[in-house]
Amino acid sequence: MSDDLQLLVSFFKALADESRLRIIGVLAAREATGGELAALLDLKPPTVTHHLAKLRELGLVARRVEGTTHHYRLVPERVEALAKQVLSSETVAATDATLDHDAYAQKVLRSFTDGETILSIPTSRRKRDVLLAWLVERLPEGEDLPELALNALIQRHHPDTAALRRELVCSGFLTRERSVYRRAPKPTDDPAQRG
Amino acid sequence: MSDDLQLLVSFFKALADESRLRIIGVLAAREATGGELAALLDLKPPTVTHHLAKLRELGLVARRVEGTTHHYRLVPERVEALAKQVLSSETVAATDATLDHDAYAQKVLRSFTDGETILSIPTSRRKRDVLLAWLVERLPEGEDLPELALNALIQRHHPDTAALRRELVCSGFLTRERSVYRRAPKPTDDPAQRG
DNA sequence: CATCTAATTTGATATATATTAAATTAGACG
DNA sequence: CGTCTAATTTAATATATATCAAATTAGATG
Repeated sequence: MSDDLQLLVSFFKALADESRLRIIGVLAAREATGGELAALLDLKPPTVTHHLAKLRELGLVARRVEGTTHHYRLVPERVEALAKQVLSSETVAATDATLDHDAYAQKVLRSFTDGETILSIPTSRRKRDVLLAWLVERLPEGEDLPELALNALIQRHHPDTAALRRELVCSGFLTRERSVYRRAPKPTDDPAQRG
Repeated sequence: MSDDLQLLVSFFKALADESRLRIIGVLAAREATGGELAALLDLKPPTVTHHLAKLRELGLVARRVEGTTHHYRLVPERVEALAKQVLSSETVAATDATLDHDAYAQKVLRSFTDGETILSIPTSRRKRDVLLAWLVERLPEGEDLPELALNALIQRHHPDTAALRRELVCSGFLTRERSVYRRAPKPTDDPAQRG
């Protein structure tokens, strides 16, 4: 997992607890000792220690020790810095390094091919499209392909040449003019474009 | 718990999970179906459903059903609205309705008085101060108090008048000039002021 | 209608963590 | 030093929830 994503998760986890939010609420107004927080929030001291440890881990809260008494205060700069960082990441994306945009296609191809030949043709439109996109990549680009030549090429991957040829045209991967076939130009990488 | 605080907790909980953040990461770029998300994030469909349900609960994600296929998309307005609301509350305060700022004092007083008489005098400086503040409230304000009169008043609450009188002066609750005592003006409500 | 697919629901399991009692640490004070 | 206090650490428990297999639902398709 990316460090960025990890930080995001930690930040949200730190704030995803009622007791900790209430502690922050108190500390936003003023410094307080552990005992005060316990009394104010009606929690036992160990509970307060536990939560303060989590908040200190992220640097959201700082401690000043004075004898046996520990004074806690919010670190507003840190809160603000994290909040800012989070807002910039949030909608934009933990996306980048984290995921493989072709994972779905790869998964489909692993199920329906052995890398070279087609084991079976998926019934599902979505999966079939993945397979056809894979197949068309194995045909020469920019060449006129008479039906017999095309059949021979498809035959290398699957015996049912007629069905696959029809599907390739139907789904827009091939064009046909006067019984001569040709690879269609790719529209876009965005799968949302093909319905 | 206040609704405001409850919403805050829900919001942070919704985002305090790696899988959900990654889902949001994908949906920030484009719409996706459940199966795609499962393949992209390497999770099983039930897991994806589970997380999407949580995100939809808060309105962060919306669903469009098309046959047996469910398309999910982020609701950026909702994300932004919540983020804005959260930032305004965050440092400022879940404080208000949630806590009783006198809780600590009340707790101390319940332990060391029966409401009128002092059961015992706390050794702890902090607690003793709470008790002395309570005691001084029971003395007349703006009056000169000769030592004997003061003793009589203190006597109503505890027999050890000498000790309490000394503490009241020492902690600044009373002033003494030429053996005549008087309530000191309150400095501030902030307990941090007295140390 | 039988079948296939996408998604959800259900049920089970495992992990995380909030809470607190009990024990421990460490400073203050006489 | 012994005691008192504030806080922490430890250990135990309870609750929440992330995950996924199995069963179920509902639409599409032949």
